[in-house]
Order: sequence, then C-alpha cells, then structure tokens
Amino acid sequence: MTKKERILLAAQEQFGEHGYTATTLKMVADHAGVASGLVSHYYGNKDNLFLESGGALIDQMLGILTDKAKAGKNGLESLAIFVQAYFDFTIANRSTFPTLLRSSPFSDEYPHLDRTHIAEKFKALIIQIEEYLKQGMKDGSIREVPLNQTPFLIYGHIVGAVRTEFLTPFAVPDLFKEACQFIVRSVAND
Amino acid sequence: MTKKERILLAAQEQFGEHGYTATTLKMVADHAGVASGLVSHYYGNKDNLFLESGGALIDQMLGILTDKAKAGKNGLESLAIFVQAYFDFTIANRSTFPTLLRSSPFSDEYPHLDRTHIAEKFKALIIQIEEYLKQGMKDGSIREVPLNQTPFLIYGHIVGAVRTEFLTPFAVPDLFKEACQFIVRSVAND
Amino acid sequence: MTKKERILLAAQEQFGEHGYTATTLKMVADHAGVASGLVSHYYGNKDNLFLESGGALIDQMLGILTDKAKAGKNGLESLAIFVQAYFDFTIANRSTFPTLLRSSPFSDEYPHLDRTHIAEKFKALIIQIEEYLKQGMKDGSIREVPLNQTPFLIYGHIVGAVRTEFLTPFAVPDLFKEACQFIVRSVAND
Amino acid sequence: MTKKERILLAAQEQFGEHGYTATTLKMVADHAGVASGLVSHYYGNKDNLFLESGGALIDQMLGILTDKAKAGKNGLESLAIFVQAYFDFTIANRSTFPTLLRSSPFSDEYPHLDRTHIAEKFKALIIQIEEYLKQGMKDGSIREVPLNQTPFLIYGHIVGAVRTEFLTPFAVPDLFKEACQFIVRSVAND
DNA sequence: TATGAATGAGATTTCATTCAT
DNA sequence: AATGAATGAAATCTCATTCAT
Repeated sequence: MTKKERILLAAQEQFGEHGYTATTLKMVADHAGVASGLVSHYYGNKDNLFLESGGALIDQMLGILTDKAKAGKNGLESLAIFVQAYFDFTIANRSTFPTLLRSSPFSDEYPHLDRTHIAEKFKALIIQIEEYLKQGMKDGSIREVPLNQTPFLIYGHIVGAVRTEFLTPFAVPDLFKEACQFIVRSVAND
Repeated sequence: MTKKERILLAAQEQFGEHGYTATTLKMVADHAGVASGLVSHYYGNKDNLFLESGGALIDQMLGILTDKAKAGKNGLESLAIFVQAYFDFTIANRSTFPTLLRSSPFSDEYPHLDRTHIAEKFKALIIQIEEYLKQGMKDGSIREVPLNQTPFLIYGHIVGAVRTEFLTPFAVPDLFKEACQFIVRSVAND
Repeated sequence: MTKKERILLAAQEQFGEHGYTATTLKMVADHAGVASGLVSHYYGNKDNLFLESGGALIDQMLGILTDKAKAGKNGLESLAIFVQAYFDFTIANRSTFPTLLRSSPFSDEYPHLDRTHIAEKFKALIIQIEEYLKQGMKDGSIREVPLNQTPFLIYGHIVGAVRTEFLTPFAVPDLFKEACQFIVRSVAND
Repeated sequence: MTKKERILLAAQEQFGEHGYTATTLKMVADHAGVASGLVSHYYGNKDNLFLESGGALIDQMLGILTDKAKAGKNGLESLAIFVQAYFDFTIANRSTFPTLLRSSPFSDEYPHLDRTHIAEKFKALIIQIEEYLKQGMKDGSIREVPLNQTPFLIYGHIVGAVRTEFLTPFAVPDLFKEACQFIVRSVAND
C-alpha cells in the first residue's frame, strides 16, 4: 500500500469514528504513519480529503451493488437483492462506512461542504432503484407506485435503517432483514 | 420575550442553518441581540446550548403529535395522522427544525456529544408508534408485523424522508404525502 | 454580623483557600450569602477587597502580639513570646491566615498589587522585633547582633517556617517549637 | 538557541517579572520572538510551561550547589558554602529566579497547581542540608540539633531571606551574608 | 441597602496549512 | 516524495464590573 493509500484509509477510519470536525489532520497522519505535511501535499485540504474519503467508498459500493443485483429474476427480486447488498456493505465496512454516511448528501454534518459531486453518485443509486421499480411494474412483480417519489422513499428507508443501526443507542436485532421486508411489502404485487 | 428565550431561538436558527461546528457563540449572541457573555452565562457552554436547543424542539413536537393522533378512529388512522403531523411540524418550523435533526440520536454530527437524554425523548416517539401498531393489529386495521423492528423502521422511514427534504439537493414534490402512503401500504391490512 | 462583615470573612476564607486569582467575586458573594453586586458596592474592586482582607488580619494580629509580649521579663523572653504568639495566631486562624500570607509583602502572588500600605504594617512587626533585640542587648540576655539585618532575618525565619507548615506538602512535627529554639540559640547570650 | 529554548527562557523571565497570572502566553511568545501557537505546541499548556520553567531552574541550581559544597572541610563549612552558593545563584539569576520561587512548594501563588514533582526536587535540597548536619555533628563542628526539624528550618531561613530580598520593598544591605551568620551561630559548636 | 442581569474585554487553546530542507 | 517546525487566525469561555430596579 502506498503512503497515499494509507492516508485515505486512515482518513476513512478517523472520519468514521470521530466525525469531520473532531478528526484532525494530525490524527489522520499519525494513524497512517506519515508526516502531517504529506496529507496536505496529497489531498490539498481537509474538505477535499473528506470528500475523497467518501467518494472512494461510494464508488466501491456502487460497483458491488449493481453487480450483485443482476442476479435478480424480476424487478422485485433485483430490488430486494440490491437493498440487502447495501446493508451487507455497511456491515462489511463497519469502521469506514460512517464516513460515507457523513459525506453523503443526507448528512447533517458541516452543511457548507460542497457535496454536489458526491450527490450525483448517490443519485446513481436512486436511479438504479427506479430501474428495478420500472422493470418490476412491467414484469408484474411490483404494483403501481409513483416513480417520482418511491425511489427516493426506498433510499430514504435504507438511510433511516442504517442510521438507526450505526448511530443511535437503540439496539434492534434483525433490523436490516425486516427493513427489506418492509420495503417489499409496500411495493410487491399481491 | 426574555433575553434568555431570544438566545435559545437564535441558537435554534443558527444551528439549524449552519450546523453545530460552523455556528459560533458570537453568531448566536449577535442574532439574539445580546452580549456574547450572556450566552455562556445562561447556557454554560456550547454543547449544552445545542442540546437545550434541540431538547426544547423535541418537547414541543412531542406534545403536538400525541395530541393530534388522538383523533384517529383506529390504529392505522392514528399512525397516519401521527406521521403526517410529524411532517407538518417540520414544515411549520422550517428554520429551526434542522437543529432537532442534528441533536437527534440519528445525527452523524459531532458523535462525542452525549445525546442519551435526547435519545430518551425520541424513544418516546417510537414507543408511541408501537402503541398505534398494537392497537391496529387488535382492531384489524393493521396486518401482523414484528413489533420489535417495525416501530423503528417507521421512524427510520420518517428520518429518511425528512433528510431527503431538508438536506439533499434532490427536490421531490409531494415526498411527505407519498412517504405516508408508503408506510400505510406496508402495514395496512387488505 | 452585618453583610459587609460577612463578605470580608468569606473573602478571607476564599482567598486563603484558593488564592487571589482562583477566587472569584461570585465565590465570595455566594459564601457570604449575598448578591454579587454587593461585594463591589462595599469594597470597590477585587484588589481592594483582597488588600482589606489581609489588612484586617494583620491589624488583628498586631494587637495580639504586642499585647502578649509585654509579659516577657527581658529582651530574649519578650522575643520568644512574640515569636510563639505569631505561630499561635497562624494556627488559631488556619482557614483565613493564608490570605494574610498572600497579601503580605513576602508574597509571590500577583506582584502588580500595590502592597505598600500593608508593607508598613509588617514593618511595624519587624520594628517590634528590633525593640526586643535592643532591650536584650542592653539587659544582657541577647548577644551582640547586627541590628540592621537581624530583625529582618528573624521575621524571615518566621516566614520560612509558616510557609513550610501552611504551603508545602512536607509534614514536620513540632516545627514551630523548634523554630523558636533555632532563633533563641542564634541570638541568646551564653 | 532553538526556538524551544528561547520560549523557555522568555517564560522564566516573564513569569519571574509578572507572576503566573499576569504573564500571558502571548507575552512569552512575543519576548521569545515566535508565533503564539508555538508555545502551546511545545509546552502543551500554561501550567506545564510554568512548571517546566521552574523545573529547569531547580535542576540547574541543584547541580551547582552540591558541586560547590564538596569543598567544605567539615559539616559546618559545607553547610555554610551550600547556603552561600544558594544565595549566589539567586543573585546570578536575578531576572529568572523569581520563577523558581513561584513554582516552588513554598509559593503562595496558584495553589491548585500540582507541585508534587517540583517538591521532590526541593526535598533533595533539604536532604542535602541534613547530610551536612549529620556530618557536622559527627566531626564536632556542629552542636546537637534535632534532625527532624533543623534541615527544614535552615531551608525555611533561606526562603525567608530570599523573599525579603526579592519581593519586599525593604532594602537590607548584606542581608544574605548575615543570614549565613545567623544560621552558623545557631548550629555551630562553640 | 441590596439584587442579579448584562456587558465585553481578554486569555487560553486548537489546528489547517505552509514551507524550508 | 517526505518531513515536521512554524504560523496565526479564530473560537470558547471566564469574570470583574456596571447599572436599572
């Protein structure tokens, strides 16, 4: 692993654990085992490091999700696989994932940050969901639902579940499994 | 309005607009039209001001919601009214509401903050939802759903919709109306 | 006790326990059970309150010491009684005495403070010691010692012993008794 | 001289001249000719800077005193040299010495400060005095004096004289020379 | 005489960023 | 590519003092 990569990974972990503000560039440098100046050298400034930390994670996730969802035999199945894969990804990246959460356009942290670039990547996820809905409504696996709002609501549902799991002190067993069910019940054709 | 009250209102507005970190005590004092020292005098420190800002909002909301939901004629109706009233509250308090969002246990901002006290108040909301579900399953308006997870999922769904509306650049018309429908579809008995 | 007196006593205790800087006027007001504004009303400002706190103590002490020393049958005896009475006073006023110590011209705290007024009162103590030395050298109880320095050295010796007892973590039993002996040995005629 | 060293020297001078409270970190930085942040960078916080300022002085002094006292031909002579060397050190370091005085366990300034570490170094001085007394009582140059108290009293005597010289407005010529005599008279064997 | 709300100057401390090496 | 010393702006918080009541 190059020093540049070690910095990015350390940043994802530190931002994930302590949030944007409480993470200092020195903490990142120390955890990466490099001199503090190197962080600025490679990533310019803190905002950019944060955004690139989140951007790398969302890129990684996008690839995995669309890939897995191809296995679905109809729209509903693809949607269910996609949602489940999302949750799996958060679990598999427990230590870095909260950084994605914080750099996402759904984050309440540091609203001045320009998230338009990352927002487009999240938009891709939502469009993906829209595709599954269209397909499902065509192949009969999904009932008639409004296409303007439902993709956003499904993604919002995922956001809500992930935040409950990662941020709140409420411990709810099998939350992700039931979140999948909740969505399926709402959109499935009987 | 006393100066103490003016400080709290200014804090709710500033924290709502700029977030915890980017809001300075001086900004709050200036907007409240008081000397900077008075903020610390009344609220001790920034953390506490933030928590009290959110606490006052959640208290206000809790009262309104439970009150309105009494009008429901069965579990499902009460639940729908409750959810709708939640969304109405966020709209009616557009300028201050994001502070509640940031001080909530679902927030990703400033994870070091001790949110246990506020988390209990949010728990009250979730228990309220559980009550409507129980009632609806008894009176037949709601289908069999797992009580351990569903209240959290419904609240999570609200969180997701509110964040989409308040934080993201995605403009989705009628999002809250459809969010209600989404929930109802998922839990209603046919 | 009037409120004015209660303020002075509270000030002596608080300055004695926490020192000049770490004592706030609010602490004094709270311990005296009065409103904070009353402290400034009666004593003007913090410096003056501190100086008057020390001044009242030194006045009280001066009266007691000269009174007791009259019982001595010769210079050496008067001196010994005087020194012992000094130590007794510090013990009897354990909680307030450190304030005198801090407002004294031998203090290292807050050197900007104008201590000239209090220094004169301490000078009176030193002149008193000089008197005993003169008398003793006349009546033969005290050997020939230089009058320019010895009174200051005896007072300095007292200062050293009191500071060892009141400020340092060194616990030395019978320190004051031996301090008396040390002085007597140094000035007594064989 | 490195910037770190320049900061320490500037701190010793400023603390010595103005005391702990009235010395600001900005004063230290300005006198050292460095940016204000560098003071905190190297010394953490004001308390620590103060303690290290005093600690460096006491270390320096300890080395000199024990070294010089080796020249004494008996206990009494060693003691006298030691005391004289102490006074010489204070004179030679007129501008910085009051910082040692203020960080010492005999100080009345800022009682909250944890002086235990520095107190141990002062204890070393006192133990040194005890050694000279023991030696003198063995070789016949010093009379029988109580070993529990006398070392503390001799050190206290030094403290008193130094404070008279450095802090009070009382100008006493040859004070240190006579302070030596005073001690010698009290402990010497006839 | 007595209150305590209100002011605002000023101190400590943190930390992103720069830059000489 | 890599270091880490150095900068200095900016934020929080404290508290003596004033003043209307």
